[in-house]
Amino acid sequence: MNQRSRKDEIIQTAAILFREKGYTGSTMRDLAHNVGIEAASLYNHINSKDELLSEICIHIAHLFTNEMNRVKKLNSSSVDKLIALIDFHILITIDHNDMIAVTNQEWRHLNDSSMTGFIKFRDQYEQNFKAIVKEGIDNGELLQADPELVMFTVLSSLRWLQFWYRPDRKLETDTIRIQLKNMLLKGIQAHG
Amino acid sequence: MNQRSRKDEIIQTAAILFREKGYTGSTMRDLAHNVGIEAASLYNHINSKDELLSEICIHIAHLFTNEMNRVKKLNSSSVDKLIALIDFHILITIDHNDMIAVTNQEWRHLNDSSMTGFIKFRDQYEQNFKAIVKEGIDNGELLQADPELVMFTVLSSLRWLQFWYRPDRKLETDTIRIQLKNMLLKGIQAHG
DNA sequence: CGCCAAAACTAACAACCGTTAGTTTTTTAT
DNA sequence: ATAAAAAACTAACGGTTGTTAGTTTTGGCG
Repeated sequence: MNQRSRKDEIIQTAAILFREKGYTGSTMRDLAHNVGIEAASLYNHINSKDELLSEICIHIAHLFTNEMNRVKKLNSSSVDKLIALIDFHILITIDHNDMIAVTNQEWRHLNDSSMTGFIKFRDQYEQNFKAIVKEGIDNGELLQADPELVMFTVLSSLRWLQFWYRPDRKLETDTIRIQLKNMLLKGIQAHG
Repeated sequence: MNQRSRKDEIIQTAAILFREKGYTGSTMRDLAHNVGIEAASLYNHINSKDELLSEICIHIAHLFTNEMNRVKKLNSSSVDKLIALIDFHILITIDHNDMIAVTNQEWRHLNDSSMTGFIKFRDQYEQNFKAIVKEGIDNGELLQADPELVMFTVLSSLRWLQFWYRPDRKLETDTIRIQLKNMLLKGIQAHG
């Protein structure tokens, strides 16, 4: 077991624990027990409890940023760009279920320096998202509305997926995706 | 200052604190300091830290249950019932901003007995909500869709209001309500 | 086999937690 | 004004927290 994969195992276990009990409600002894070692042994692999939460949130932030940069460059309609983003939210909820939940619920417990970086990421993502919505409104693809309100509504609608998803529901994913996309777009797309 | 209003002040201060630092991240000493007394003095008014969270969540649960019971008896269309519920969510987000945020984010830290009661409340609310949606689908007011998915999407969309609302935005409330209702209904209402 | 680093262990520290006990101050009612 | 009740205080308890120091065990390589 090399150091990297052991560290990854600890972070993944931490994500499951943080999700269930919250960051401040989770203890290093509890985490160590779930990994199968003593609390002090964790520090052969990580530097602090802070670091665990940071790695989780920053990792997720990077995934979203990368996807946003890809979508921005896409040569397609605003609606198709939004669909791509919605699909990515669904995909990442399935592939990184616990980390997404932790990021959404526990990011405000990040230490100061990580918090600053995380908020910068998030603001940029939201700004890009709004820009796509605005572009769609301006060219008539989307109904007239406040871009920020549209963004918040769409992103919030996608957030409940983290509660819905369980591994045994992987097969229902396609049905959910189609219904969810329809619901969101029929609400914001012109001449729906 | 009689006992009731002092206790209410403590609970309200706790709501603000729990919202900012989370339930497990908040300390009784911190709470006491915000109230302006010593930690031990809190126990002249409350029985435990547990109780604070319970009172907040149960209070909010009661408000929603009461409104749901009122709406159920309404002699109006399914869409109008949904609009009434949406308006209530907006109203309560404004009037009980911190308590709503705490209930949404910290309910899973309730002790076992309060948790049981809270989940019962919530399940009942969701069941009633779904029934109204199903009724609307069956009588053609709403587009064909899975009632649970519709419910989750609507309720999640309303949740971001807790982040948007600040006292200085009270005047924008009407604009938000109209736009939000339009967005949600145009997405689920037939022949929108 | 023997070496060395990685990774586990035990033990403990200093700080902080919710809460209680016992006492003093403040408020209320007669 | 005074007695009773309410609400504040100081001090401390037993337990838990993240983390460190120092030691032992494990596993891969010559």
